[in-house]
Amino acid sequence: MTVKRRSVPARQDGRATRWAGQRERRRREFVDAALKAITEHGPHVSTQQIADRAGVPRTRLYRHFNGKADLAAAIAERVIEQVVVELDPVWNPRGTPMEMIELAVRTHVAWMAEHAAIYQYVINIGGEAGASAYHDVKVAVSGHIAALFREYLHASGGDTTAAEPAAYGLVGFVDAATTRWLEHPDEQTREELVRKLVDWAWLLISDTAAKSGLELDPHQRLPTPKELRAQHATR
Amino acid sequence: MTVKRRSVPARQDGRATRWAGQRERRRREFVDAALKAITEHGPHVSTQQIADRAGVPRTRLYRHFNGKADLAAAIAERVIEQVVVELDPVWNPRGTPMEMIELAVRTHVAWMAEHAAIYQYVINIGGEAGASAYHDVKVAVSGHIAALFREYLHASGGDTTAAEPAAYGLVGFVDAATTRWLEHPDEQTREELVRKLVDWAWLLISDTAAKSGLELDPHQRLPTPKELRAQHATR
DNA sequence: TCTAAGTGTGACCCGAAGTAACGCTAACCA
DNA sequence: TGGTTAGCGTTACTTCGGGTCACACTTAGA
Repeated sequence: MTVKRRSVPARQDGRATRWAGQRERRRREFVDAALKAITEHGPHVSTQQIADRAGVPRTRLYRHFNGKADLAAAIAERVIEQVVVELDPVWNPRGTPMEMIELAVRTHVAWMAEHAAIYQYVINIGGEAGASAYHDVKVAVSGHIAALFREYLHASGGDTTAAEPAAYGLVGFVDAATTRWLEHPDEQTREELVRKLVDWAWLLISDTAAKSGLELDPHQRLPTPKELRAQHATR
Repeated sequence: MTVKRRSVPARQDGRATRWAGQRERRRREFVDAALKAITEHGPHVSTQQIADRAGVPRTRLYRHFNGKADLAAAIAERVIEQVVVELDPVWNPRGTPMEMIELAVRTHVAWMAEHAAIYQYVINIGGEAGASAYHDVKVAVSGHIAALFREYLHASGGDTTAAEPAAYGLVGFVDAATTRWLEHPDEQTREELVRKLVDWAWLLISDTAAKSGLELDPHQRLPTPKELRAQHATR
């Protein structure tokens, strides 16, 4: 029996369309509440504490999240969104290499110092709850930096296999050094720490670039990969 | 009333002395079993799985450990013992700076590659179980390296506040870069990774040393701090 | 024969995550 | 106006892993 098929329904049931986007809205609200609960109670926050903060019964969380792991993943996504925005001048290079490095290091140290509980949640506890690797903040940030490195190494004919270890390593470096500093803040000021980290990062980046024939000036605007390719071709 | 006091009991009850050292023996056995259970079941090993491996009822564990956190601490201590032994040529400097750096990097990468579950347990899960910071393997290793850096920086009149961030940062660097490599082992060989890590570590160490007036030769035996102090005094 | 210290067994408790049924509310539709 | 749709709060319940405890047993020593 032939049924006439419409590409779209003529008119939809208002009882259904009334709730359009509700799931997404609720998930955002619960993530907002979760971030506050983590800040208030620490990274070992319970689902009960998150629900209390959201003003709903705990069982309601399971209507919008497929378990605590799903919620942890959503929290990590939110943090990634924020960090990616803050580091836009690094992904879409603007300014000098030194300015970009300084922004990246400061942003990382700031996140660790000013959002300690949230940072620890997404880096450790959230991961333990089972969030997939692609939600991991460290991996996201390191991946972005690695992509930038690879692009420049490739444009100057260098060894692109250095991109990943350098990027991941640098993020790990800043992370570990800052963790230590947060546990012993009297050893030096935050500015002194940042200064050292920036210097070391520059040292490593400039040396890696030099090895691929790319002489970077720390205080001159970073050339675009296109400019580099043109420059590399004329040798 | 005066009581005659003996410095030691004349003769001890054999029923008590029979069990001397038993608690320590049992703890070592249970840690041995735990390491095997972690290797077999992964870092999220349960106390039931550890007890099964030890061949005892689960409740027996609580007679020798003050909870899972205490067991995790004992496991971390065991790993620290082994790593500290393997890195003795670094703590008690023998050989050239390059040889020492290479040994440290290789040992770290080997631990991560060949004892993945144990490494992940002591770095993450074990920590989460509540083990005190001083049992943390990373802190232990980084602390050793920092002490070595501080000693040399001090002997050459340099800025000793660079010791901690450099040491902790370098361990974090190798850790993060190797974690990435383990997830994508086809990007380069382990040898290529190690080579890069050693080069970067040398770069950073030599630059930090140079800034404090200490010119290191990567392939000459590392001078002792005493030799450095004598050398520094004659300037 | 009694005692000391360790042992295995089994029962039980607790907290946290997760599931499900039920009745309610508000808006929409025929 | 009554029925329907979708989300909501309440309550009860299950599962799991960590942790505690009492009891009987074993072995050696006094």
